[in-house]
Amino acid sequence: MHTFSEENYLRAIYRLSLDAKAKISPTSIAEELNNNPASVVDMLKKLTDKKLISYDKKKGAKLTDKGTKTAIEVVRKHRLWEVFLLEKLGYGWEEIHDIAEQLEHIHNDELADRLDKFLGFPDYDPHGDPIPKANGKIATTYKTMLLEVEPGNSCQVAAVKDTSVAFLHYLEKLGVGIGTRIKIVEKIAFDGSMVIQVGKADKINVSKKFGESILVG
Amino acid sequence: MHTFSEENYLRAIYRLSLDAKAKISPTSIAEELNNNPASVVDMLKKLTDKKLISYDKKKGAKLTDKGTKTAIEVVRKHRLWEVFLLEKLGYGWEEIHDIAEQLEHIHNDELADRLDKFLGFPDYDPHGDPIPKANGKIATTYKTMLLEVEPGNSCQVAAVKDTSVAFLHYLEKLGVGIGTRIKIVEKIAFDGSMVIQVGKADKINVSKKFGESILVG
DNA sequence: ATAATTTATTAGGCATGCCTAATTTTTTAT
DNA sequence: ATAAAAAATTAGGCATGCCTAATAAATTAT
Repeated sequence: MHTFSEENYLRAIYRLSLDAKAKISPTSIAEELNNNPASVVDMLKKLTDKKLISYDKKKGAKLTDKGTKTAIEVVRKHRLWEVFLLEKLGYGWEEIHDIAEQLEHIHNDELADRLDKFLGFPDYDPHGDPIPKANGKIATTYKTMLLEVEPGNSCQVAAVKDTSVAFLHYLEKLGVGIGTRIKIVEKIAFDGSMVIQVGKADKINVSKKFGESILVG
Repeated sequence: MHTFSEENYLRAIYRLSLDAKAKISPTSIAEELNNNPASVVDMLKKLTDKKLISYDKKKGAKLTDKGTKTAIEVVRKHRLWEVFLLEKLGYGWEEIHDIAEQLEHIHNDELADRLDKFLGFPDYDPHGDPIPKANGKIATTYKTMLLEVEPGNSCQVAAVKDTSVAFLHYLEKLGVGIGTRIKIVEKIAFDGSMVIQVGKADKINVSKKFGESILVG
């Protein structure tokens, strides 16, 4: 059994607060963390007492300014460590998350800033997510066509330009939606098609039109 | 209040097993960790159950092979991270220990080896302690006269050659013993004396003879 | 050898964070 | 609007690791 720190909960709530207009309920947090709603309710009380969140059955959980600050610091550390693990230690894209999940909880006032400097102040992590800056500001995710992503890189679907039923059905079949991660394996020069990998599924070939219809960030 | 993991205990026992022929008692471990002997007794039971140590009131605690392996891995990670913090992130000598104490518990099979490679397979950490190799082997600490240490570096007293009562009394007054860390602040060329700092005490000037009488490693 | 001191151990409790199994509340479907 | 389903909460417990206070055992000093 895993045991979660306050920071884990704050980060989970932060994540949920981005995706959705949906209210952040004990159940949704429990799903995010893979634990029990009853445990979540316990923790929501503690976080409320510490003024890190506000919670109301109707409105769900919301980070206070203090809670947001902490959550963003954790996210900042997480993403910086991911860059470190990939670029400096040579880990693969898929291995870094779990390690960064541990590293994000290392406490030291200067650590994030020193790491940031050491890594050359990267703006995005290897998953394409923006790295919060020292002042807490988070860059708006820069959106490009999937087509423009270089082979070897990964990205996250931010928007879909072609809203035809046929296309959306196709995406659904592939398991692609907003937020889905796509890795560009190869680009085929002669027809502009590309070989991509959706999550951990098999590699597939998609057309140039496909690459132009998806915005990634 | 701090709470200690198994790894913390194993590392403490490992440390104690190096210094001393003295038996490793609950009290000595509690002093090492700054906690309560009663807590230590609790944990010794658990570690014994897991076959990480053997414990006997008479003989004290001893690491089993399994326990030694774990302890050495933790030490390896600790010292590698110290090198990283000092060399790559530019932390000062005195700041790295506490952070490395957190980093040493990050778990990932390849982490130590990747970090080791990234750092160029260093043999010693910034405190002069040898970094255990991937196979668990630990270099015998290379001993030199204190006199030969370059200004700016720190070292740890490994042996004392002059055993005269006068000298030992002098060392005692300075708080210098086996294991004491000394930082060389400056060397005075004309008479071979040196300015040193013992732990966090004030800087003091010691003679050339002093520098020749202490072996550091 | 006995007394005094120090060390080790046990007993009993506290806090944290988890769980399952009720129970209550809210939402959804008929 | 009522019944059924889903979600939130509470109650009661477990495990971990810590503590203090009391007791037992071992060491040291007289």
